[in-house]
Amino acid sequence: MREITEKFKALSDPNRIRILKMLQKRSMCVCEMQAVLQLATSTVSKHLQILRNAGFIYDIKEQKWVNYYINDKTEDPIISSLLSLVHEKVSDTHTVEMDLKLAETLDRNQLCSLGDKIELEK
Amino acid sequence: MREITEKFKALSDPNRIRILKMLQKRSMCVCEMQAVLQLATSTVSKHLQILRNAGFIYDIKEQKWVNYYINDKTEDPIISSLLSLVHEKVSDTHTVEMDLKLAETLDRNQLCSLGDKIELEK
DNA sequence: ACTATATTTCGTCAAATAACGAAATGGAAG
DNA sequence: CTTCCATTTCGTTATTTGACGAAATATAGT
Repeated sequence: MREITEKFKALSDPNRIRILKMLQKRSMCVCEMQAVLQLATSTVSKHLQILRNAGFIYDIKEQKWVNYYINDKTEDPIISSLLSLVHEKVSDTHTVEMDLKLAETLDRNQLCSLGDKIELEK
Repeated sequence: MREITEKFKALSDPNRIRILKMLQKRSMCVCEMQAVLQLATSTVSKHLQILRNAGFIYDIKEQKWVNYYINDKTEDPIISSLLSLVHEKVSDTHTVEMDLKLAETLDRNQLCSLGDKIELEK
């Protein structure tokens, strides 16, 4: 029972829906998502952990970064149904549109260190 | 955005899933559900309010009782997808099986007053 | 009108959640 | 092997949640 409700709970936060919608466009590292969501890095990491534990995403360490991916090929029918539902039926809210546009412009090689610099200059 | 997450949040509690599964078998009044779930009546009422506000169920006052129904004919595609998902893919957990069996045996004309008597005798 | 009963609303409490910054981890690059 | 940097883990705080019982509301039968 908790197995099922855990999945719904994972989808019950706006920032986690935003993460899934972005990952359905392309894989991303934590600092890219952080730049879009404008949350503390630790907060983003926590959201990713919740989505991962529920089965919606997985991660692969590559070079300096941890890349996150949508778990498209899962065998769990509930996960795949919910991912389709989010993909097809949760669309074109203003926030999601903006996120996807912003995500296109990101350069991860500049992002994290640049982000820090911007913060410091203020 | 909140519109969407509200629906997932409504499904993120075990007792609310149990309620939906029961209502997918047949409509029920609050005291019948209370008898199955073994929660305070006020707690059951709160869960029903959450499911109703999210769009999963509706209620009709009939005689002494308030009967709750699954909102099958909704035009909201997310609600209908999620109701199908709960109906088809969330099945045969032990708890749900027991609930449905117990729900069959209930007689609402004896139930609420009898329930009170049992409580008082302790 | 009065009483019984079914349900909702209110106030409260303990536990869970989402957020942050600081400290820890772990891999890559010097 | 030490430094750097992306990420995770930890500790704290404010808010939300799920539970309860008591009080309020509504409806049916007397």
